[in-house]
Amino acid sequence: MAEPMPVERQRDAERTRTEILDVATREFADQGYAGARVDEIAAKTRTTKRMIYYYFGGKEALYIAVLERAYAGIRSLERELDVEHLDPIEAVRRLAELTFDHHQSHPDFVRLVAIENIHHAEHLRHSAALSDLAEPALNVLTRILRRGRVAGVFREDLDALDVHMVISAFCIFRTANRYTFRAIFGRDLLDPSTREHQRRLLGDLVIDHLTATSHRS
Amino acid sequence: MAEPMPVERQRDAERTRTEILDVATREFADQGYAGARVDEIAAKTRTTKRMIYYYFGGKEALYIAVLERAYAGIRSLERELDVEHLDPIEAVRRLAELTFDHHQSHPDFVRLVAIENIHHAEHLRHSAALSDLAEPALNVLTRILRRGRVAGVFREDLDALDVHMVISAFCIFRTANRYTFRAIFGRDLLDPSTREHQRRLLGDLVIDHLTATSHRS
Amino acid sequence: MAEPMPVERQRDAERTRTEILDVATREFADQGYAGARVDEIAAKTRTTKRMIYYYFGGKEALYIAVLERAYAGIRSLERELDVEHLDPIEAVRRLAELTFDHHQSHPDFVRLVAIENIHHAEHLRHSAALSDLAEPALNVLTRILRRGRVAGVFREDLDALDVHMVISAFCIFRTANRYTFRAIFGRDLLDPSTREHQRRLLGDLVIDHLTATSHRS
Amino acid sequence: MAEPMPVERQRDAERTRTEILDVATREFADQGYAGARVDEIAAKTRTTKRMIYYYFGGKEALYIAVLERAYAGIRSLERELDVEHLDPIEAVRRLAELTFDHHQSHPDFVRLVAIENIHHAEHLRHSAALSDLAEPALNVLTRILRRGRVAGVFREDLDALDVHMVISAFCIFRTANRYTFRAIFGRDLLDPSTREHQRRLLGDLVIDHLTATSHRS
DNA sequence: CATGAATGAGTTTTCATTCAT
DNA sequence: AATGAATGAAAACTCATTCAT
Repeated sequence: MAEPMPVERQRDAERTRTEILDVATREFADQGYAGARVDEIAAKTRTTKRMIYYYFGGKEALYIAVLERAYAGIRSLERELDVEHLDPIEAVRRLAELTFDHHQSHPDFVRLVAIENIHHAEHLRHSAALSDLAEPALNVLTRILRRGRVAGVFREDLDALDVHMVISAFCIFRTANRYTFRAIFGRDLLDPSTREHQRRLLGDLVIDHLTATSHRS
Repeated sequence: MAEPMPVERQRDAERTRTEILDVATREFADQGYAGARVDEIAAKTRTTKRMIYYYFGGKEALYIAVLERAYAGIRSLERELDVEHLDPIEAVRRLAELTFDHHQSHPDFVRLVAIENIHHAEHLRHSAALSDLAEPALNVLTRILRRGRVAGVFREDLDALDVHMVISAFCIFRTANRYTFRAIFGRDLLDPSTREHQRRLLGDLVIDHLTATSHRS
Repeated sequence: MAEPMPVERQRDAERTRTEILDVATREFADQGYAGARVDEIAAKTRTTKRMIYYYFGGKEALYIAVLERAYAGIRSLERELDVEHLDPIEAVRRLAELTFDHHQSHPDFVRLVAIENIHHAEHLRHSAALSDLAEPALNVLTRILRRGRVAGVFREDLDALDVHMVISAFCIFRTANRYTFRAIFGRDLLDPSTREHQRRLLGDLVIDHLTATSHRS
Repeated sequence: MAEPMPVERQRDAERTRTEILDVATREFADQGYAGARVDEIAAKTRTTKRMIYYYFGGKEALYIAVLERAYAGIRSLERELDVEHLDPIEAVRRLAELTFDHHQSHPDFVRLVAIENIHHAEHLRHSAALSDLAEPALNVLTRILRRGRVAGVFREDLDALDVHMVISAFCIFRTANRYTFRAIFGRDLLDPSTREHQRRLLGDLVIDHLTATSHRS
């Protein structure tokens, strides 16, 4: 008569998995792949090191799982963005701010990207779950630029990927280079008091370029 | 029986030191601090592992020496820059291109900066040899911006550090995020064929912003 | 609501037990006792690892069950052998061929014997189910040799166990040392094309010895 | 003035290496590859586990080194054998006894061969140091058989590799199957009191076959 | 009878560093 | 100034077994 409760158990399992991923994300983002310790990750969890191997198979597999989940966040964000109803200039600013806000609130993601680059993006390259990351990001931007050109407010010679790169570079720099920047210039790029200024700076920077008509040397 | 020739010896010692630093720079830049192996560095040298300890004291001290030498390069570069005779717009473009060219030709430096950020810049912060990095970079830019404002070609509300950050973000991104960018978008940011386009893009981006007058939302 | 059908169930249980034994036989024979993995055995079964513990109790108990079943095969074979009606020479050849054919068609048995020897036959020694293995094998041979001596075709100084050992050594070697022999001499002892030749070789070898009269050094 | 003593040091290193090999041979022969423990091997040595990795690189590499040294013994033995001056029958007996004596006094070698077969001889196959094992063993035997045929004392239809196999099978069986044989038949094949009997039995067995002329069924 | 989750104890391997000469 | 041998501590990983349902 006793009712089996597989749901409960499975939910626990899922919770355990998620908890491991959460802790591992923090550790990898904070120490790098080689610097992170499986023991340390386990210790910060309610389970044991053995569970990491049970659920993920090993350190590298765990790192990949962390990476995939981190990228899943920004991809879904880009997919949900709706700027078709805005005028091109506003749309571009909104898109830039979306990236700005995401990276602002997901420093671990930015740091993981930096770490992944140290490893020549070998995990990203081989992850089936991480193909098609380009599409959502570029589609929206391409459409906005076209609308802007048609409306005569944007320059003709624009490349969507260039624009995307400028936005990314700006947003990633704040987090990825926060510490050296602060050590050298004494300014914390993530200081809340300058956040709005920077957010506007990014939008201005991009729009000034898209709408510029002269000064070509 | 002949007295040892100290000059010769010293020269050899210096050469060994330099060789170790060269190899270590490559290894740290390529594998990160935790990922680099003292054994591996020694193996790629004509001397032995023992020499690393002899000359530098340990892995961390070696890493700091690598970092200090890498930063020395860009500092001396900035000091030698002479743009006082150029008009403000040209001067800004020249400054941006200087950074662009340096980072282009010193990918190891850029990667070391990324790695140092993963470690919260703790080595940079504590290195006496690496204080005063801010001054040369900012002094020049500050003077240019002032000249531009006085001449009426630049906006009034500009902050030199903001401008510096934009230039840095752009130049660092190309190298630091090369691999993930290529994995996702299929474009190699360091491809020689697009180098000139990007160099110009950076200059345009900055100048468009400095000279923009409208579009503020 | 219906009563569970015990017969059906038992049949299923028996089938599960047999399936586990089959898989375990292959795994132990192929990897050795220490090399075999309970996880792997379970994975190659339609049931789960838990069932192995349920049915057998543990890895060692499973191994013993495998061993006992494997030996059961050869014992029953020897019991069914009927060579009383053959002349002694033919009877010996038939007996040798029986072993030859059995070992040929039961490589797992031969490998398990090799593995059991690595473990000093401790399981065989302690298994109640595996006592009395000697009797059937030796009884038949002893009677044949006696008949041969009485008939004047076999030498007087023969020991049944010596003869048995020679037959075993030959038959076991083909399977047990197949891989090193092939690696060194390039000949696969289990190649079907040489099977008949070897079968005859074994018979000749034994009979030549049993009937030899001279050449004693 | 202090004289460097690299010879001393090197000798110590060689001694350490040899000691590790000795202990490892015993352990692998006794427990199998998977069953042997690196910790245990180290513990039975005057050095530490770390040294095993320093000298050999890992468990598998150590096993291969053990295997190569064990095979080196029998190869050099076969090379030194000189039976050209003996008549064919005596020469064959001498050859058989050489194998008999070697396997008698090197049970670890025989057990390693059994273990290597469990692993499908993958290490033997890939070891460059262990190619050309066939040649010395077969050359001698081939020449003896030819001389015997020419002299009219050996049969015409003999294959050297068949004869070698019979000798090997007999000699290996005594050690490799010692434990199961004793468990089943109560006779220790390595009991010193039966050694001479078995040695003669092997010689007789082979010679009876080589010189037999009838009984072909 | 059946099962997915969990785990302690052990096993291999790695790495920066130091010793003895 | 130089070096091959050595090493302790820690890190990754594995495996048979048991728990809770």
